[in-house]
Amino acid sequence: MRWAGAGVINLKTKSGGTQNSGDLKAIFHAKRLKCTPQRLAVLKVLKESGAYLSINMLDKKVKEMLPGTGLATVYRALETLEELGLVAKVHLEDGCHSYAVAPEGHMHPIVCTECNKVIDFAECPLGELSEKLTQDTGIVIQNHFLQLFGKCRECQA
Amino acid sequence: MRWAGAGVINLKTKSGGTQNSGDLKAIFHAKRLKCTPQRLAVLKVLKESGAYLSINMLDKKVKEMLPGTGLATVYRALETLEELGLVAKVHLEDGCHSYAVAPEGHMHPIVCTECNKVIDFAECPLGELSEKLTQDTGIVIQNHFLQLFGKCRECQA
DNA sequence: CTTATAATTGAGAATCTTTCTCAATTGCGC
DNA sequence: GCGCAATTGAGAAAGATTCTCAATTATAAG
Ligand SMILES: [Zn+2]
Ligand SMILES: [Zn+2]
Ligand SMILES: [Zn+2]
Ligand SMILES: [Zn+2]
Repeated sequence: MRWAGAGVINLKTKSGGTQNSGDLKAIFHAKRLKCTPQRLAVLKVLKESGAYLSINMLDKKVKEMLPGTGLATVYRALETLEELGLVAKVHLEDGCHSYAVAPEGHMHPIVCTECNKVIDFAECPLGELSEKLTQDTGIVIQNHFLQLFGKCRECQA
Repeated sequence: MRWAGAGVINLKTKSGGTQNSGDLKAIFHAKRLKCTPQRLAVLKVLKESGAYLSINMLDKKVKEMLPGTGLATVYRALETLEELGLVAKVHLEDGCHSYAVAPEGHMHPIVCTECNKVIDFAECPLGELSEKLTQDTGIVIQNHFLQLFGKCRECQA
């Protein structure tokens, strides 16, 4: 787990994606996975949406982009893309989970409770705290999960 | 949402529960809910375990404590207990969720990835950060979800 | 550009998980 | 104790996820 640099809040929306298809191909091939249109479609739908999407919404949108794609394939694509670190689960307050494009580097999402938009922020406050906890208590912190919920500017009207 | 006091790390295991049955009755009655043996059993199982438990494990243990209890009732009891703030969802790394006794006050769990034990800590680093985010970006932070994963001392042998 | 091969896919079945329905029961205020 | 609304158990129903397997396809090699 990489820690973000010092104090500057670093907000980043994901719409302006940086990977080109060549990068993606390399990422797949590095793990001997095929770069299939179905997998690319799932990722593209998430990128274009800029928000978190439930499996069913994803299935719907993927079928629009690539008719014939099966639901099971959407599940399998998400599993693969998550392993590759390209998408991330978003746990919602009601206990369900959805998916969003994974941020680059160590970031945590701010999820808009109105429009479902996902904005990442980089100031992770947990590096120092984790070390302190380990020193003080002997518990070895291996990982953490953090999400913020709120209202984006557009949704405050 | 209440913020924890200043910098002291405040660890607390939940095994030594502080509510007596009178307190509990009052909590239920304040919302016109019945204090039923099934609901108490679900809570007791969680308290005695001191760890997070999946629905199925809960169902199994509740049936041992109170034979005849139905699975649907376990689901309903968890829903109720969560509304009352007595139990809390724990999101696991694989995307599933389980339940644990809710901590008192504003705390976040450290979940042991070996033995499933849940230890709460009180130094929430997010109050200040949330305000800063709101000031700097205009996004109103309403809530957050934080969990740490690690290895407890016993499990490091 | 073929060809061989292993990975992937679609469709539906199978399996879980969660919610509903409804008659019977039960906690609780009086 | 009585009355009644809240709760429960059991099973059905609905939803979510995983499996199976034959057909397809991306890829590397030639
Ligand atoms: Zn919004
Ligand atoms: Zn972090
Ligand atoms: Zn442990
Ligand atoms: Zn907090």
